[in-house]
Amino acid sequence: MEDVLHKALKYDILSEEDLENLENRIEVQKREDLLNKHPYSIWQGKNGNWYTKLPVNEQLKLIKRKNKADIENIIVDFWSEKLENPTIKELFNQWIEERELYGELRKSSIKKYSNDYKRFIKGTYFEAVHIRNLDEEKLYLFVKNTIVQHSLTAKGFSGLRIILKGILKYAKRKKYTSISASVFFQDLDIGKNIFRKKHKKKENGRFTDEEIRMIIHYISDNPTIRNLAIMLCIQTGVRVGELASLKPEDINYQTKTIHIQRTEITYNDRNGKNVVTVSEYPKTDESDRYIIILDSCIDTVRRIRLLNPQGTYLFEEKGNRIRSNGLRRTLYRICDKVGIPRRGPHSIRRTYASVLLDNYTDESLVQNQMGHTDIATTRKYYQYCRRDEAEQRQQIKEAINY
DNA sequence: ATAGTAGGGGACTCGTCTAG
DNA sequence: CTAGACGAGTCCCCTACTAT
Repeated sequence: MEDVLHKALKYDILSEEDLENLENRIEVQKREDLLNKHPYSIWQGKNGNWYTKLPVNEQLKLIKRKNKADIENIIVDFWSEKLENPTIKELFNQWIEERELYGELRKSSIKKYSNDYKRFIKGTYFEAVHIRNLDEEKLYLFVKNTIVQHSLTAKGFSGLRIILKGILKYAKRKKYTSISASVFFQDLDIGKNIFRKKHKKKENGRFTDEEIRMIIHYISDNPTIRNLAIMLCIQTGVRVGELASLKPEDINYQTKTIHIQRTEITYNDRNGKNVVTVSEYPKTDESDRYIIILDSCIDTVRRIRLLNPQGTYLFEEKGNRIRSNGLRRTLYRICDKVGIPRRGPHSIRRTYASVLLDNYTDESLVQNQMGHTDIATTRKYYQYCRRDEAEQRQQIKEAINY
C-alpha cells in the first residue's frame, strides 16, 4: 500500500492498474482488521462445515457455512456494519483523501475545503460525534449554532454546507448513516435575515479611461519589468495568475497572438505549508486559448524581453519568477504614485472587457479574449456601462422616439 | 520596499429546472 | 427543444498581516 500511495502523492497521478491495486489492498486490509476483531472462534466441524458465533439480539447465534470464505464474509459484513462508526473528523479526512486520490479536485479547492473545515468544525464537539449517533436534530442544531456564532454571510454558509454535504454523502454511500444530505439542506428552514449582509462599494471594480491613461503614462516614464507587466495586463486583460506564468514562447510575433496555457496556483502541501507554483491547464479547459494582441502590445513584450532576455518566464527578477502577488503590489504602488484609489489586477481585467463591450465588440470575441466558457459570464460579470452621463442620455434619446 | 502566508469571499462553471 | 434563471460546486483573487 505504501508504495502506491507514495507514488500517488509524488506524481499526482495513478494509473488504472494502480487504483485497482490500491482499492484491493485497502479492502483486504479492512477484512483482516475486522476478522481480528471477531471475538469468537471459527472452527470446522467433523462434517466439513465451518462454524462461528455472532451476537444477534443479545444472544449468540450459531452460523454454519459450507466453506471458510463464506463464513468470513458473514463475519466481515456483520462487524463492518456494527463496528465502523467513524467520527465527523475521520469522515472529512476520508472524503477529502478519496477525492484527492481520484484527482477530482484542484489543490486550491482542497485548500479551501480544509480551511472551511478548520473554521467551522475543528475543535468543536461536533468534530468528535460518531456518525451513527448523528441524527437530523443534532445536525440542525450544529448548523444553526455555527451560523449564529460565526455571524455567517450567505456565502460563508454555503462553504459550510458544501463540506457537510460532502461528509454526509460520503457517509451515506458507506452505509454509516441514512441521513440524506440533499434532503436535509433542502428542508432546512433558515430565514434570509439570519445571515450577515455585506455592502460593497459599487464602482470599485473598474478603472476609468482617465485612470488608465494616467497609469500608462506613469509606466511609460518608469518602464521597469514589473511596471511593464501591468502594461501587458492592461493591453490583454488576462488574469493575474496567467500573467505571472507567461513564458516567452507563448508569444507568437507572426500571428500576433499570445497562447494562454498555464496559471499560477497556491495550495497547502502535506505539512500544511503554503506552496505557490505554476500549473499547466488541462488541454480541454476553455482557459487554454490564443488571444489577439495589437502592435502596441508586441512592443511591450519586446521591451520586457530586453529586460529579461534569458528567463524561462517572461517576468523574472534575479532569475526568479515574479509572482502574481508581487505584480499586485506593483499595481498598488502605481495607483499610489499617480494618486488614484488602489485596485487589484482583476479590475484591469474587468476594465478591459468593459471597454471592448462598450465599444460594441462582438460578444464571442470578447468571450474568447477573456477565456470564458459561457457567454453569460461575459455579460453577467463584465458588461458595465462606463460611458458618461451625456452619452447615456444620448443613447436613450436615440432609442425612444415618442 | 518586497516577500510570504492564511483565509475569506468573489469569480467562474456546470447541472437542473422551467416557461414558451 | 431551447434559452435563461438559478443554485451548487469549484477555482482563484484579494485582504490583512507578518517577516525580512
